[in-house]
Amino acid sequence: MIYNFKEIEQKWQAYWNTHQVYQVKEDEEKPKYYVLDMFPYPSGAGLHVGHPLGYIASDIFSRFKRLNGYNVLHPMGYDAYGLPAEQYAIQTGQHPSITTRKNIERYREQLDKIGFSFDWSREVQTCDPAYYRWTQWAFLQMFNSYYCNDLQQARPIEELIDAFEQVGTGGGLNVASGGRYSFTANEWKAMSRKEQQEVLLDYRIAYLGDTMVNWCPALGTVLANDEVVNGFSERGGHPVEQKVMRQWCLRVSAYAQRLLDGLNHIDWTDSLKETQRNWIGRSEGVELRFDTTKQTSFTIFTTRADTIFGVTFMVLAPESELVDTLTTPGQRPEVDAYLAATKKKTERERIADRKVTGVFSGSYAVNPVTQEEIPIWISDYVLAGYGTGAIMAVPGHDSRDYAFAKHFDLPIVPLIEGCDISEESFDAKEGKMVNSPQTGKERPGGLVLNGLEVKDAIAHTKTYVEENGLGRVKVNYRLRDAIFSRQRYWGEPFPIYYDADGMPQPLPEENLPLELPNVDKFLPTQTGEPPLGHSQCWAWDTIRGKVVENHLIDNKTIFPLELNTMPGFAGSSAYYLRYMDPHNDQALVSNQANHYWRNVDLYLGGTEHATGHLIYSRFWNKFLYDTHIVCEDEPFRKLINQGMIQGRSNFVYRINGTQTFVSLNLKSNHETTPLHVDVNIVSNDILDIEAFRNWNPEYKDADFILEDGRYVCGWAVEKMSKSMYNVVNPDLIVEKFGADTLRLYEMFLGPLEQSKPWDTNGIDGVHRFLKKLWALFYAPSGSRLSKDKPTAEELKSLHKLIKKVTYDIEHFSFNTSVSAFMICVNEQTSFQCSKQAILEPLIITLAPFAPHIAEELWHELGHDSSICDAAWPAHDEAYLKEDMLTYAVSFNGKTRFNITLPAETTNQEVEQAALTHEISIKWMEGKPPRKIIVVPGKIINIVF
RNA sequence: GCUCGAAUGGUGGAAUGGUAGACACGAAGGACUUAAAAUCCUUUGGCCAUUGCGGCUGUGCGGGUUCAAGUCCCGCUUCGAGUACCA
Repeated sequence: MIYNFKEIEQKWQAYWNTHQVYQVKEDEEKPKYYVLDMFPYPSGAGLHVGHPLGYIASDIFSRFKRLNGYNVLHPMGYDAYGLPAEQYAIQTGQHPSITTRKNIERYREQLDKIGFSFDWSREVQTCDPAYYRWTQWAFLQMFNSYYCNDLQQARPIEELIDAFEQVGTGGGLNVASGGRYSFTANEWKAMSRKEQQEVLLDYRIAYLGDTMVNWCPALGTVLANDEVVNGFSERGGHPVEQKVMRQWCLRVSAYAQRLLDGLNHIDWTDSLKETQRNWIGRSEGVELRFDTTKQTSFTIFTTRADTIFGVTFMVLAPESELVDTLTTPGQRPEVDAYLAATKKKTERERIADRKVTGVFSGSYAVNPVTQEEIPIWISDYVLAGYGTGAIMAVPGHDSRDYAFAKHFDLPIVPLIEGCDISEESFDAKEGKMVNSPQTGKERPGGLVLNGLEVKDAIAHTKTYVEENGLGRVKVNYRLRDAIFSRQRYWGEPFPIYYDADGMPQPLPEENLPLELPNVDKFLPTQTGEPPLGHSQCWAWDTIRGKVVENHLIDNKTIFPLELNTMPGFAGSSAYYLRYMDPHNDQALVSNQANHYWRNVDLYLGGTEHATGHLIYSRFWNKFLYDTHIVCEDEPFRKLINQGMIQGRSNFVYRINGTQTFVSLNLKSNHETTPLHVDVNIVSNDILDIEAFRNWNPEYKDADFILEDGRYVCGWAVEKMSKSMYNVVNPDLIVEKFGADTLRLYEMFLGPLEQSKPWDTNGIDGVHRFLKKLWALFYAPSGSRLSKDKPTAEELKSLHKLIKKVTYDIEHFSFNTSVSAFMICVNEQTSFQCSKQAILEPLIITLAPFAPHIAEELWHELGHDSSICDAAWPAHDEAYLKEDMLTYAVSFNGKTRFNITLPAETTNQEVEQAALTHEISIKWMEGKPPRKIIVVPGKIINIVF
């Protein structure tokens, strides 16, 4: 009997399906384990072999956990909202929902062929109203919450309103906000309803705020940085400007410290944690207040308070509100010209050309320590979004300030002993301080830093600043609030309407979901509104609690709805919670389901989400934790990043000006041009010449210069993409070798977390292994199973395997497990007798890797139920004991010979045996050894 | 620039500080076959010796710790990933 993988795989996939083998329910009797893959965006191109890598690994782990008695939740779904479907719709007019549905079907078909143990009854799709109802719901919770810094927790907005009514913003209120308001209780009460609403927006966790965006007036939309080239839109070439726009934002920054602290308690790789730490960008420093010659003062943030004596100018970001107040009439024209020029530049351009630009405001600030007057400049190297949008410039010890000072010929003062600042600034935080001035103008008990190490000088200055009321110690974070609006169609609508005052109002929860209306155009409207403006039914009737036609808007009971939609990360931020309880129409997740499944034990996905999805969903989860919707503070306990699968492109070499192609190793004799050739018509770098002639009509009459009768192609590792003809479709591999071979081979390719090119060259070896395994069960004539008792040797081979594979799966070292299987099957083959008692545990351990063949053989062994319900075998050390141990004997670390001794020989006896050996006696020449090291079963090192 | 990671045969890659190169691919030779495919066996880091069954050398480079280093420490080189006027 031959190994007919096609028949076997279809048979068992159908069996698993009809018996609902992978459906899982909460079961208090069993420990839970939650294994999650990052759900895919269903793109039009379908899956390539890179996608299943992580899915296979997580599937192996899930099946392993299940065999070990865990109740495993292993779901799958689709991140179905996204730009490609919308762009396709703009080009073709086809509605994104149609494209998306088609793509999902294709994905499902491809996934099904690989034999995953997903519980499809829990599938979620982010574009399904029953799903995004809870995305909208969570948004409303954020809208109705503020963040209390003292409690480090989100709280209901009503509590804040109460506080405003009692004490206003005074009374030690410590909450996260945009910091725009300060008022008393009476002032609050005196405000109009609209004013109060406006104030509250500055405190809500989901808020409407003014942020800087790339705005393209001609296209009527916000553009991402990469959609802007040299100040013009990539599509259409229309001018793009920097513009402040009112956008929905999430106050992620309020959670910065908790997001940072949480990293210490989760099992992620150090590099990923480091990436998030950098992204959050905590920096400790001080906020210093500077008075100015214009009767106002402003605050700057610095981590180098110790350099206060080296401040020779101040710089404001062009977008800073201070620019207007601090510009003198004389400098006004020059400043306005500068602002106009910077406004045209995108943030990307600013960074790209790095030319030093700036303009003097005309005003001066007063150094709070020395009372010196220092000029205030405006320059775009200072960012409005970080700190206070203003800095104290210390050209001696900051390279950016240095470049600016050199360009505008401003003074540069060195503050560290022996530093050379003639060519560049001295940025290092080390050395002894000098040059603390003694002008006589200092405050009493003046600040003198001379002689202190930088670190101590910083601490000293901090104390001085606080004691003298010049400012305060402050921690700043780089993490900014997430902009949550998109001027797109294909996303979740906001459950928000605008009242008669134009203020945003939440829809009642019971009216959710607010379904995405149908439109037939996907570009902005004539009046520049987002695509939802095309809908004729996009007004909210507050009486009936439903969507009605636009023309009925009366701003009394019928109001306009929000036209923006939510960004891609909205739907993916809490999907792992929905899998716990996917059909619940009363809650995002029931308490009972959430307390059972708690959080994700193992999360698999790519590193590309390190600063996006993985920050947002941690934030989202922490918010839900604060509001007692979920019981765990962190969503993903352990995270593994699978490496990227790159493409391995193949090349043919055309002799210039001809239709003749020369084989790789002969090409140096000719002038050639390398051309990409479809990797699917190349096998082990040998070109299928017939297939090549048929591949492209252009090559129909191609000639070849062969080596050894074959055409050898060149190769290179590149990104997997259509244009390089190196995309390998998993369906083709399944077709040719079967799903089990694909699964094993993807694991065998190398360490899971490492990026590696897809290279089909080794797949034969893995396929051969499965055939050998098959041959243990079946001779050409029929079954060859024997009920005989296994020998010690056979048992040892088996238990070595179980031990290794158990260890490897727990450590995600799947490539070496595959090798272990190969070794064991080779050994069992050489024993020439197929013992049932050996093969049964063997295929259970193989089942996570190659479930189809394992299931087939499991039934061949006489079992009626699925191998998924078997129990993972334990290895027995007793079988692994050696009778004889071989020692490598070395002199002074150099190996000389081996001796084999019974396993139970004591260390002393081993030493004696080594020393009495003929060669040792010669070597010693009467000298006694200084030291003898015996590593049992490994090595005896004799040191003279 | 900063942060993190990596570097081992022709190739993918193994190796709790303990005989480097497991396992697999490829290659070479052989068996079976009319032939091919499939299958099986042998060899395969380099150099030297192969009727002396062995010797030397070897994990990017230079040092160090250790009886013993691919592995630990210090200093480089190269490559990859992420991030970047963050004060």
